[in-house]
Amino acid sequence: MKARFAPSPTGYLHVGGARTALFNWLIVQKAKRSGNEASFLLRIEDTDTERNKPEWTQGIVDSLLALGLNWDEGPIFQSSRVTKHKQTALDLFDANLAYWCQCTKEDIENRNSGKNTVGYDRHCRSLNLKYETGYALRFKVPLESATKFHDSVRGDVQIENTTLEDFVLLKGNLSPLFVLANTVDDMDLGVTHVVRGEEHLYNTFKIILLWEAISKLNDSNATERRPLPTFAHLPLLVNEKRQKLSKRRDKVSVEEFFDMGFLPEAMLNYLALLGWGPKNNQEILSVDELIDQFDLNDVNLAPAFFDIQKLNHFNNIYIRDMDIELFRHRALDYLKIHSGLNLNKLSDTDINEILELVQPRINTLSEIEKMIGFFIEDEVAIPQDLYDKTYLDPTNKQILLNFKDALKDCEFSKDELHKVLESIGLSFGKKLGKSQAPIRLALTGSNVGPPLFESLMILGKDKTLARLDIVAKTFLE
RNA sequence: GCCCCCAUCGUCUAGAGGCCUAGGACGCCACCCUUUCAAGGUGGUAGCACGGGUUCAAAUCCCGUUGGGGGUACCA
Repeated sequence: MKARFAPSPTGYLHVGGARTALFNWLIVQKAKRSGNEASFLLRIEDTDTERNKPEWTQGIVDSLLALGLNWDEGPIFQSSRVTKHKQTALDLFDANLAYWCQCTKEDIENRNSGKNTVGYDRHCRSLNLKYETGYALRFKVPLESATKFHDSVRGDVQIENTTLEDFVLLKGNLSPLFVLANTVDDMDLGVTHVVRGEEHLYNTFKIILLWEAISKLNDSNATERRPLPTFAHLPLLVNEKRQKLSKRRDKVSVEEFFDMGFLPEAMLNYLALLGWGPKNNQEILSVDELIDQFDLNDVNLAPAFFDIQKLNHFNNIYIRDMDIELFRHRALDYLKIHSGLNLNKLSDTDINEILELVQPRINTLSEIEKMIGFFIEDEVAIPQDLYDKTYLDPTNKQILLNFKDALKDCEFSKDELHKVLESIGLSFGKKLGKSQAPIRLALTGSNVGPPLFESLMILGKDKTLARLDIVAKTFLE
């Protein structure tokens, strides 16, 4: 079997495309696992020269690789095959299965206006026109009977052929259009499984008719008479308004999610659960388990909303469960590119300890920066509202002052400081949870963050005292 | 308009006629734990769109209604 992912490089890889790629990839891996010959093909559909840009191709390739969706064949560029596309179209004309059309867009619109019809009216179908510059080649859709196929996720679908328009194969400049190029390539490249978004359902009827027509062309050529692939149309991914995710309207590129500090493995896992779920309801699945359990027949039919909150949850789990060494590596890589922190100011040991403290308390890698900034910055800024909330309470002031004094003589160790602060707090009737607040704020500029005493150890006695001093002085004003 | 597709908590889903008083997860709320936060624990919130059939029995099958989506390009 052979499945393919066939994006057009008109933008970043978006989450819907990534899921399509994933499902294709999964069925290929599954086939391989059960000992069948199977191949995953990457084909770049760059026939729309006006909208395609080479840099998008690179972005798509990078994103796929980051997700671990490696391919066995390709990337094949559709643009490299236009000669073949054209020739096939011309052959169809010779076989009287296609015709030249002189109608402009305006002609068609004019004829349709006032009437309740849309689309091409087969005006030139019976005109037997010879080619002239600017003419488009249209496919002669058979006007009798219906076209039907079995969709692996949707079951049997069909359409009356008369409701299909005579679609264009070659544009006026003779460049091939999607349906033609797609069909010819899937045929030539031996694609057996076409898994794509539901927006292509309607195209599939055209593709089937075209496939059959091309098959009839060269009856002597066995390679042209390939059986139709198995089709599967996945439910669309929609935004909160329940509309198809669009690159223009919605921020949905996987690259962007990586920039926001989401892990590819979390993304992959989450994507798999959009439109599909394993029988046992398990949500966190390894790639291996995914391959094992995934089945196109179990894919849902209704559109799915891409919920970043749930992605967040998945990301949190993947970060927490990550081997600490791997986490350090990934976090550092991320921070180097996406943060303004000067990590050189910290020793390697400190960085290691800090990241260990941070790992269990973040959802995305982007949260690290604001959580550890106080280790690096020379001075911490205390937001006014937090200052007021904390230090307008005289008890908190006193706790800070007492702690500062106690610090001078006591042993500067995690356990000792813990004991000291706890007893100071208790003398004011406050539990440690409460009494650490004024200290935390003075040292970190925030009321939340990594564990306090561990942080103090990394900060060191001098900085700790200095920061407490700064706040203490403000009490005198 | 026409064609096609779809319909279980707010969201993602489990559910293939009796196991459903509909299960899990995210979110939200409460409590517990706790060195703040996070994590964890316990409990709670909330759903089979509606109406007809079929059947001893329907979330599950059929029809209709309503609602949603996709397509309707010399884009892909």
